[in-house]
Amino acid sequence: MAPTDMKRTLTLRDVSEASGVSEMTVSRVLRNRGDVSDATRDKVLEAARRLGYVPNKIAGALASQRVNLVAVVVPSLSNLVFPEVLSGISEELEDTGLQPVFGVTNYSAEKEEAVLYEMLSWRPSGVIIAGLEHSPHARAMMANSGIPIVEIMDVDGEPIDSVVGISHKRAGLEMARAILKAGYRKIGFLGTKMPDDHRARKRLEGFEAGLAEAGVELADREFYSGGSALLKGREMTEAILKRSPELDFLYYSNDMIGAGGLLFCLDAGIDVPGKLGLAGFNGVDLLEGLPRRLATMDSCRREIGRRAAEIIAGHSHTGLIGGERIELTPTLQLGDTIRRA
Amino acid sequence: MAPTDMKRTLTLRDVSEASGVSEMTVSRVLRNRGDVSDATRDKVLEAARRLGYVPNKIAGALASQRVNLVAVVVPSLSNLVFPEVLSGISEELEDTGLQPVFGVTNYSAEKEEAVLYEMLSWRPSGVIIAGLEHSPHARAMMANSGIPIVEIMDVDGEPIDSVVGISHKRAGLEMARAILKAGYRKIGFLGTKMPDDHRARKRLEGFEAGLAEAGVELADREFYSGGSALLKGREMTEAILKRSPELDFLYYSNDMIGAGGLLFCLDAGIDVPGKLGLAGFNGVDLLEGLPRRLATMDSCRREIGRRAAEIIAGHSHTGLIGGERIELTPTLQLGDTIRRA
DNA sequence: CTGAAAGCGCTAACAA
DNA sequence: TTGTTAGCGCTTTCAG
Repeated sequence: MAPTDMKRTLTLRDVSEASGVSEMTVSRVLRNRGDVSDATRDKVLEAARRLGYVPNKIAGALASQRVNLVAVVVPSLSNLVFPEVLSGISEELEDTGLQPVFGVTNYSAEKEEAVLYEMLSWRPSGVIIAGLEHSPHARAMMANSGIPIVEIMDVDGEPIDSVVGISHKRAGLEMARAILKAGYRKIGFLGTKMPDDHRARKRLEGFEAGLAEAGVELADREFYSGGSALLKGREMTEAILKRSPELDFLYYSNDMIGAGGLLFCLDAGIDVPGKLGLAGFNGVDLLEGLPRRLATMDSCRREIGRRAAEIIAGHSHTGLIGGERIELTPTLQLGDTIRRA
Repeated sequence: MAPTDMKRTLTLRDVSEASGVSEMTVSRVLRNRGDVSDATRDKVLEAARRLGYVPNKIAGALASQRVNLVAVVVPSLSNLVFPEVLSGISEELEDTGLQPVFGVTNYSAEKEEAVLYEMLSWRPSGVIIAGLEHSPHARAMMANSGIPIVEIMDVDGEPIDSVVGISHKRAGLEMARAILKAGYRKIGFLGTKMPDDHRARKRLEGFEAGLAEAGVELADREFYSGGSALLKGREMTEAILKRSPELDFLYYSNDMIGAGGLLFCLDAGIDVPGKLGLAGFNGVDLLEGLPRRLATMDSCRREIGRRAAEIIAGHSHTGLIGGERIELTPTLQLGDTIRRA
């Protein structure tokens, strides 16, 4: 192919020439804006289709100062929880003309800053970001961006603008109360190493506060990081029970390690929930296939995604900016691993 | 706040004025391009930081005709498999200056077209897209885009440009051989309803071809759609065994339903792998925590993501375009659910 | 209903 | 090493 044959990407002008209609009118047709006669419209659409024209949003965005993108920043995709949030967002954005763009931080504040900077430089219509904890620089970028910011998952803290989530402190607290009410007293905690995971930390704080109401203290704790959660759950459970055989309840910071623990207990022939109670957190569908239903608390992920997207979509219509605060209430599911009264 | 106080987003010009350096030089500093004296560089960086300037990539992209985005199109995020592919891509792209942008199609060809159109209109540096099956329009858009296209996961078909994946036909075939070699003969298949999932379909085709080599036919089959995979695996296994109690092997189209089947069999006291063998597909980490290791075949997801990203990154350096074909070889893991010789 | 002119904020190419 | 001049491809605005 000679250099002169090089395929140049098509522009409005090409469609204009091919259809004999001015660029301006072609633009109007392609965007369904303003009144255009059916005759010209057909000419234009035919030409555009025939040429295989794909508009250049970069130029469009620059000229119109409008970008139909919503930046979505989450710590991880392997956590199972976040893909569900993203689904909720996609669903809600479906017919708004807005498009989500996902960024992943790997629970690193530094990476979060980088991802935010990158995304904000595309001037999106809004930002949805997990958590309320951000570096000062990240906060400043968002606060100064002039676009709606929705922090999600967690409401325990100071939002920059809007926030949609649940109170993890309260979730921990209520789980503690339910466990105490069922008569358990020697309680152990198993979870991720916390520095990274603020929500798990807050649940633990709330949990300990709940125990304290009854003068109970956490009897033991075990932490992990990395690896297959199910397997880790097994191993940690074995370890903590070996170290503290007197425990009568294990509270896990998420359902996957809880499920691993449950499988271990069943294998080991431990009487669940009679001699040992178990509970996790998140309410993931996955649990449904296990031999028993693990006690858990629904984290309202999908709903959180939907509501956050709704806020952004709303702003993009009205142009108004002003923080909303939406706190959802997780529901406790006792399942088969907490004694019933 | 009076309208005149409205925060206008900052431009290069603002930094230029604040630092007393020309726009052009400011631009150079901010992009680390060309030679700039340390003195001016410091002045510029200081001013940019002080003002909180965030560059406008839209304008930059339009002017330079370069966009550091890679469009990544996958059918789903809840499949567990795709998040891993995405991780591989992100990882590989990390230090290339390229940024992945994810789009989800929900296994719908129509949605795929829409997502592609949307993404191509941002003129990305490349496209990574799952599967080889696309609508004619989608194929045309990609073929005419003038950017590198990498189709991933599957190599059984005609790629548009480059392709990185495994042969699902061969994967099914080899699993069939391994099962036959272990002495199983009454074999059932359990999987998703196929119209949407071409790779599962190809595995089944290969599987049946493998059985046919030994004159064996599939004895029964069971399909599902939607719902918790683990639970579905349980239910389908119960159903197929009730209908065809003579079966001595169950081949699942993915590990999650296979795991559900395994849990069912253990609960039901079925002798696995003695009386009944089981196998899945994907090689997900998750399996590690189960009471037994399910036989499976690694689908090389992370590696696929990495290699695909590598191709795009390579093109973006060299500017060359030319299809590569990379076929990876999945490894069979017999686990604990296929009899050993 | 249609068209012409003037940028959007940045960078390529060249000049100093 | 730094600055100047033209656009990138589209949309806004205003005139027909």
